[in-house]
Amino acid sequence: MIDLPDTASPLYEKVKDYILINIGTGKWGKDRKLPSENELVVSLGVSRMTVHRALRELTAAGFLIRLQGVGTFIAPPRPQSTLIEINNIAAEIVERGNRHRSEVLVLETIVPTKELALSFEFAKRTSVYHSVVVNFENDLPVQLEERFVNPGLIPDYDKQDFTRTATYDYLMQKTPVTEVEHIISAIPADKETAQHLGIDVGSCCLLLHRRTWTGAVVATISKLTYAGSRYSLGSRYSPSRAS
Amino acid sequence: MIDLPDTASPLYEKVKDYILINIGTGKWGKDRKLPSENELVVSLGVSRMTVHRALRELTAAGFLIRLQGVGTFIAPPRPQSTLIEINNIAAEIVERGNRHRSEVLVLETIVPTKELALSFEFAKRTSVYHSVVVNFENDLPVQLEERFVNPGLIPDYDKQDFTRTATYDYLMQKTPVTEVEHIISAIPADKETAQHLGIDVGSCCLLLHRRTWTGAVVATISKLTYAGSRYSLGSRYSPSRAS
DNA sequence: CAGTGGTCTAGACCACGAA
DNA sequence: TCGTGGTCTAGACCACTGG
Repeated sequence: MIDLPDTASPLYEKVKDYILINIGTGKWGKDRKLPSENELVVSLGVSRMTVHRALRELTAAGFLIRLQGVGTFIAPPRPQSTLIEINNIAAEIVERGNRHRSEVLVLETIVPTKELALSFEFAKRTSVYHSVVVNFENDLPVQLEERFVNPGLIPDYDKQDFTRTATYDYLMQKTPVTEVEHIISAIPADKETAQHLGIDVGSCCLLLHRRTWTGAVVATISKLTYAGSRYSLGSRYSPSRAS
Repeated sequence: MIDLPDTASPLYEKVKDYILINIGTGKWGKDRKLPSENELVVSLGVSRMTVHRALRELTAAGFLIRLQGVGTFIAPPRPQSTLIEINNIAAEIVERGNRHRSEVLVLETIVPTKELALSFEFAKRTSVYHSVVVNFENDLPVQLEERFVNPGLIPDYDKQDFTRTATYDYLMQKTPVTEVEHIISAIPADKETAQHLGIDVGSCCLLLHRRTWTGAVVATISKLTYAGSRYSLGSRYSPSRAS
């Protein structure tokens, strides 16, 4: 019998979170098949209607695929959506026909500052992964990428070779993103940023601050700095009636 | 007792159809209030869970608004979506509990430059409306707003008093937006911008360039400049996996 | 207080797919 | 045939709103 968190949210939301986290941590392994509704009823101690609602909503949201008479499976990786893709810089660069290269400046495990722990919505100061990477487009540095990563959801982040795989790709592969927050601002480059991006101190940069969630859990916190003169963020989309 | 169609679809789908049709034909008239769940249970002869599911799904799809303890209502025409609303600066300011004020610097009709005509995808150099407005939050200038407006879609734009109505509101009221393009960059303030925003020349600004379409026709082109130190653009949303 | 929507359960029947 | 997901019911308790 598995315990669900004792929060105020409805049971079916807890079940959804439980499932999302277990998708993220790879619990349902190689064939990506979930336990049946009846098994979840027993192991979670909730009624089948509740399990069913959780599974139905995750299916509607695209995380699962269900086949009557067969079972429930984790959906294949994510098609990108408007706001997400502004962040897969490696893919963007390649798509423009240019050459992409990364340089890893930092890749470590740290104990977060109080403020950072707060951003992660951690109760305790659990340690997190920390990386700093510079992304180049044709040998011109365009983006400075600092990330803090929740090791509970994305294990072994510190053991990857991010000159070969983009951080973005590793993260996407490891855990599904259910929510994204972006804050965009314009700031002058400080000395360190200027040095890494090869621009003058004080020149304009775009700062994209971003948090991603898997269920109710913060998965990553990223600070992406773009050389203002070399980069803009674009998006085009059709507003739909559905929220 | 009302009869639902005798098709193969699930009951809750029939209930949804029944409700949608009655929204369309205006059956729930001027206050746009639907019967309660229990009333529908009686009049349709189905269980409350089934009625509830139909109502919940229509709510998720944006057709209904439900208030616990109050009732179920037909949703107002066009709910705003994430990317749109980052532009309704007047509403944002008021929502934060601050005072909003606009100053109209320019409101005129011009013949577009070749480049501008190209952005509008005009074949000929049809004249367009042009406005420049400064938006204040508590008497502090936060946004410089330059717009070019297609007079074919938004008539009499040049005759409005934009110290009373926000440009955004007038545009939204006049034409539905079917597509939006955003390009965000960071630039140093030029002399004129610096003066209008009350900042130093060369200090960092966020530049949001935006085009909106109504069908295949470009409706507006806007250039929104934010004082970098006073403003950031934020968004939070749940990616739907639907492409 | 009564009425609303929000959630949850236990149990039932069905359609489908694989062995 | 058996296990899967899909639907539906009757009844219950809760939180919230309004008078």
